[in-house]
Amino acid sequence: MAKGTDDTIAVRIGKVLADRIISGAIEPGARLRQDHVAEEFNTSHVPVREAFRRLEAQGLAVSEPRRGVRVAAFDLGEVKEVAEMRAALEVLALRHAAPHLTSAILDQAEEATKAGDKSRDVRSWEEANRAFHRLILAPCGMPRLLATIDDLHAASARFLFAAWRSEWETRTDQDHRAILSALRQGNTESAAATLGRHVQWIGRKPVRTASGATREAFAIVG
Amino acid sequence: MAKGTDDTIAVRIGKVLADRIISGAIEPGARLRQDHVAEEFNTSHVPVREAFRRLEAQGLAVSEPRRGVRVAAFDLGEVKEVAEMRAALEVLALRHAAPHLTSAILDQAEEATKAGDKSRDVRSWEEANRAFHRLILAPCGMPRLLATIDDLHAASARFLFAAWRSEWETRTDQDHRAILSALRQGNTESAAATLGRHVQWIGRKPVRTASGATREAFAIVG
DNA sequence: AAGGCATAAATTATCTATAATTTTGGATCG
DNA sequence: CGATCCAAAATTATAGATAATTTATGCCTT
Repeated sequence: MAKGTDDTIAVRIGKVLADRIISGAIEPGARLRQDHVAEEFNTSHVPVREAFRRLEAQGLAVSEPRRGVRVAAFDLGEVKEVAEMRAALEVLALRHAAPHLTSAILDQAEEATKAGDKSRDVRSWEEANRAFHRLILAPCGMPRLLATIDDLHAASARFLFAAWRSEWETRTDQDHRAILSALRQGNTESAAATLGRHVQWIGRKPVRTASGATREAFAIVG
Repeated sequence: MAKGTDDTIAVRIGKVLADRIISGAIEPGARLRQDHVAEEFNTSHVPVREAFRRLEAQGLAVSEPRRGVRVAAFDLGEVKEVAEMRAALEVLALRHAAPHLTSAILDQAEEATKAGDKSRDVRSWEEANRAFHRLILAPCGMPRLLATIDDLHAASARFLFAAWRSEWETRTDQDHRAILSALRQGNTESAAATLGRHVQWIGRKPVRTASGATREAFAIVG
């Protein structure tokens, strides 16, 4: 995988921080102090500030003027919101991508599904899942739409990791298979309908809180 | 209108530049040189760069590392793309907003429609149109969705100004009225369907190019 | 509590280095 | 002899580092 060694320091910092926020390595609400980050990356704070702006735009951080920036919090409402946005936009993308889907692409997507089914941890499952969605949507050729969907996927992954950080039991994705089979038959509408339902399926799971009690955690699983 | 005197210089610069790009005061493809902007606003280049990052996220500027940033270009494809995204997302927002719409809000929306019908120039028409959409969608209570829609509105306005910069003939918006009447009757589905069609209506108009020839210009008019 | 001082952190300014673009001088070819 | 192309230097612009300033905040005193 290209490590992007040629892009700017600000971009590099942004990617690393995004990954940490998504994976849950930094907690929601945690403060991001610019000179701490600057020190860690052996830079000044100037590129750090630019990275913060990018995170802000992705919805991963929130900044209050003169008071610093903190990792964005999220609640069940936002999980639902992201799920519905993904449903609306991914269905749109799929409708435009469908005419350009080749069997080669669909085969790759099937591989991604299989990889997901074999995953023993959330991280690799998420990676495979994202690959599946990207493969079938990319041929729509709508860059702005794809960029927005990507940001929503990042948010989804965040919710997922928050709920399933430690334990993850293998699950086989029937929806992905149904979508692929509909696409192979040229039944775009059926594929779109299934996709729309698929990304709105919200998994719930009890997790132990810091105080020892258990609460329900929610995440988009698709 | 709140001038936002308390937000950071970077934010202020970002707003001014965004307005210029949207209004067409700066041409698509034009380079944005950081120290020129810095000089104009009597600041250093640091807040300017942060403003650039914000513009980039909004899709109003594109930046190549070490080569500077330029105003984003756009073509008919992007006009269509934005129209379809707006249709998908505004319909979603309306479905959630509908249960929370009060007659007071609908009256305000009707006022906005009237103001639009009376507008003698694109700028004030656009303002009224945006107010209408925002009024009926805001009660959905989905901040991320609304923020995304806002960015798409900015893009729409850009297309509109590019095509209708000089001449603008008064037009009465039947769609807005149909949407309002459906909403007043509690017929959300009909309102949503009309809204979906409404924002995908793309106006076309011949404009004179720099070389003297005429070409077709396209814009979302809704 | 209310107010003021001290500390810490964010924002912006100034300065430096490095990369990119333009210009210019020369050489080669028609 | 003129034009064109290439190369190297000079200019310009971006990116980043360091320094200064402003703003918020916590603590202490009254």
